[in-house]
Amino acid sequence: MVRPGGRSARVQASVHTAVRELLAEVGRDALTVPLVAHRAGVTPSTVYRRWGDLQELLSDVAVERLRPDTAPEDHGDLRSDLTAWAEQFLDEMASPSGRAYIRDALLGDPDGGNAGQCSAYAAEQIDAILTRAIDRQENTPAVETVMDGVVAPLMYRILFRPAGLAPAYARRLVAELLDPRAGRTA
Amino acid sequence: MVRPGGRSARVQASVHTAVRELLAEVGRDALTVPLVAHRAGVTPSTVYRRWGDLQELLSDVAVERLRPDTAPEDHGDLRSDLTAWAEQFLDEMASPSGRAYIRDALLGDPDGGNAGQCSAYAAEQIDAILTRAIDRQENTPAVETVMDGVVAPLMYRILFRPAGLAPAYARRLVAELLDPRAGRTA
DNA sequence: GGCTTAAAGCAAATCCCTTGCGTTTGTGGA
DNA sequence: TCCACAAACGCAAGGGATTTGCTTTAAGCC
Repeated sequence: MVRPGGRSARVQASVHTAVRELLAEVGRDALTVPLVAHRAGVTPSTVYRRWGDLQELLSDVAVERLRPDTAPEDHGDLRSDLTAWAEQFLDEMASPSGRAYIRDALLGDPDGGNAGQCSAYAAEQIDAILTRAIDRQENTPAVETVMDGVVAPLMYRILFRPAGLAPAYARRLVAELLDPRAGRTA
Repeated sequence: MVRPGGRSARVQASVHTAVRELLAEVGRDALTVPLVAHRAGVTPSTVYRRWGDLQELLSDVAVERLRPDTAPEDHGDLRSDLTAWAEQFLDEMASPSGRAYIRDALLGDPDGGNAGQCSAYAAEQIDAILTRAIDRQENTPAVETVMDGVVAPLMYRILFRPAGLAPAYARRLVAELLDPRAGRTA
């Protein structure tokens, strides 16, 4: 049990910042628990007891890092909002560090709790955009439809085929979602 | 450089089988490089020099394990073929061991070469199905369309929201791919 | 068959991870 | 306010994993 205030909170904060600083300074490969602990002014055993593992610690930090810190911008209509959001999402997530954070988040717990949190972040952002569209009386898809049609393909490419991902791909996914037509034939 | 035949190949094979056997016997958590090396009749330093890391070794094994060993079944028409393939894909990949293999494959190399291989396997299977459909004069989508509309959403759910994944989801994705219509509204 | 070199074996040194035990520090009750 | 309890941390030792220089083996090539 992590006590809300006092020493526990201080330790958690200093360890998290130590991880972020060292990730930038020495890179992921050179990162070790003793290194993080020393930078945080803590003993390694403390880190091992609280997080159990370097991977879980990294997963923890990654989830915090992937939390969007701002509401999606309002561009006046659904298509513009979704397109802008998808392009920014792709831009942030497809970078080497973005991919590293995603992979770390995926690894934390085997049942995918941390990864589920990241998915929930994206769903929240989408939901905010769709709610605005409904308020504007626009024809609006469901959140799940956007997740399937835009977020999932973007994430799939980011994780499995990161080479040659252009913002145009995000735009195209949004366009095909909003303008349904017969599937492109081979 | 891995020499094609002879001792190198023997070492690679025995290490791979040792990993698969021990994964089944002791589980992933108890798996260590010295353990694998001993089972394979090899010294740990050999494993470290060839693979560098337990994670890369697991990624290597995972890619081999995820390679489909058979062509997709022929059910007579595109919809049946795609539905059957998607259901089987979901069934295999969503299991705990399937998810573990996918995650291992994702972790191997930071630039995603191993993960790209897995994606290529899926694309090959899809392509075989679509080629048959074209031969039958059916109206056939492009491989990329199927990857975006079926494979990516399935993989996204498997990785980020593994709870409550039913075969019906795979069926629905195929149906929506083949019967385009206005997006479900919220 | 002998030569060259990539790859594996060996062993020692280092470092990481684990764990038992004592100490510190929040938290809740008298 | 003070006291008692429990959670979390520090310390230190032990076991095991990882690294590395050197030697030895065996494919591949004349």
